[in-house]
Amino acid sequence: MTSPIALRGQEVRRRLLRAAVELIPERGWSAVSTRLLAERAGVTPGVVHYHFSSVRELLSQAALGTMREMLSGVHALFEQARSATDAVDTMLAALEEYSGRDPASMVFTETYLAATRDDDLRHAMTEIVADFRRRFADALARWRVPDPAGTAAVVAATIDGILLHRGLDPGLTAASIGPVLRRLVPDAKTVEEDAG
Amino acid sequence: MTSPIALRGQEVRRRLLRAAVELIPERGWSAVSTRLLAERAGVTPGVVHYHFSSVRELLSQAALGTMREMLSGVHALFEQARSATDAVDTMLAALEEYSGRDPASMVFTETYLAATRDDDLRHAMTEIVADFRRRFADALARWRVPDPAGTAAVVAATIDGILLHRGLDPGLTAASIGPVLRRLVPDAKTVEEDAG
DNA sequence: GTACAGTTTGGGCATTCGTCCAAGGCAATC
DNA sequence: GATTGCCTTGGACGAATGCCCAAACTGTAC
Repeated sequence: MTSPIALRGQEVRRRLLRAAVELIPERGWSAVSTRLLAERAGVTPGVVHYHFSSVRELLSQAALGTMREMLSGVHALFEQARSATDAVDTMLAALEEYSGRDPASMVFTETYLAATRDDDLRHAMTEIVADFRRRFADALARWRVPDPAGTAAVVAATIDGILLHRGLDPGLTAASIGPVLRRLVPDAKTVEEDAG
Repeated sequence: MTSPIALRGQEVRRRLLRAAVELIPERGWSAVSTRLLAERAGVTPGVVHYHFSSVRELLSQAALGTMREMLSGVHALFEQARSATDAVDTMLAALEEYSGRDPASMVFTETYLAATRDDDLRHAMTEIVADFRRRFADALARWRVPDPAGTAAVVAATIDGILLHRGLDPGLTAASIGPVLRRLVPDAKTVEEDAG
């Protein structure tokens, strides 16, 4: 089961998943093909359907894996934050690494759309997003932010929206949206310093 | 130029554009094909490349047209609103008509993604979104909302994000997000009534 | 050595893709 | 009638699609 050649198979499997994560943003979910994946992973086309039952299956596993991985990093940020505004700031700082046109952020949006056409994918993704919102809401509740569930839902949606818009307008930086977003999490003494 | 047969040509052209708006959400941007468009529009495949130079061109024109049309409706709402919260409420009410899995809202997201892979499309779309944000920011400035440009940017992104998430969670209604979103546009006397 | 399980190869299958084009249809002008 | 312009037809082209499979390969166990 852990024979050297079985291990090499696992490695090829991983390479295919990585190729999928690269190609989904590059070409668009429905334009990622068997041969494209094989070429990017450095294998022959036949091997794709050996490791995965279908291209659809490969794309779903790749996308869900990346999303879970990325969000688990964000979860860690919640635990360390000392206040609601601190949490939002930290999250904005983390968000700064994504341009809206990079693989990571585009995989999210592509998967949202693919999920509307694939029941299995939608259910898996619903769970991931719900889990994220639940954790975020719990953190907000700890800091006595009013309506934590609603706030978490809006902030989560805003983050994805920002990524979407940033692809068109790179000027949408944390610095420009931070002051506005902080209004969503009214701390005891949140000061408005905006220009106006 | 306005001969009966030329008019019928225009009508076919319109039908093709409408078919594109339907199929982009149904199949995904990169999976809309010549024959699919022709069938949905009730014409032969050949006619597609008579009216449009390419499928890409047809999809772009269809998507940009719908977006301009929808946003012009929202622009009208700004003019009638009597306060910032009023504007947000009206916009939320309008947003309520879109489930996140209907053609109209999905065309937006699909086009955002397609725009990252098509320079012409991206430039056209950048202009549309910038125009929307500019009008919105102007309205917010009139009502003395602090940082109108930043607020408009965030609200615009949030709207798209809400649509994206609503496809997964239909419980994301105006009623549940309204109170939170209103925090973004601090009127003189905005009252927090959230449960907590 | 032989047997074996896991992996890879390379080509084959029917189907679909975007685009093009010669031929035909139709209504108005001469 | 013939001619002109716009639109439509139906089929063709090479290329790409997802999926499949017999055969070859690779390293381990006997």
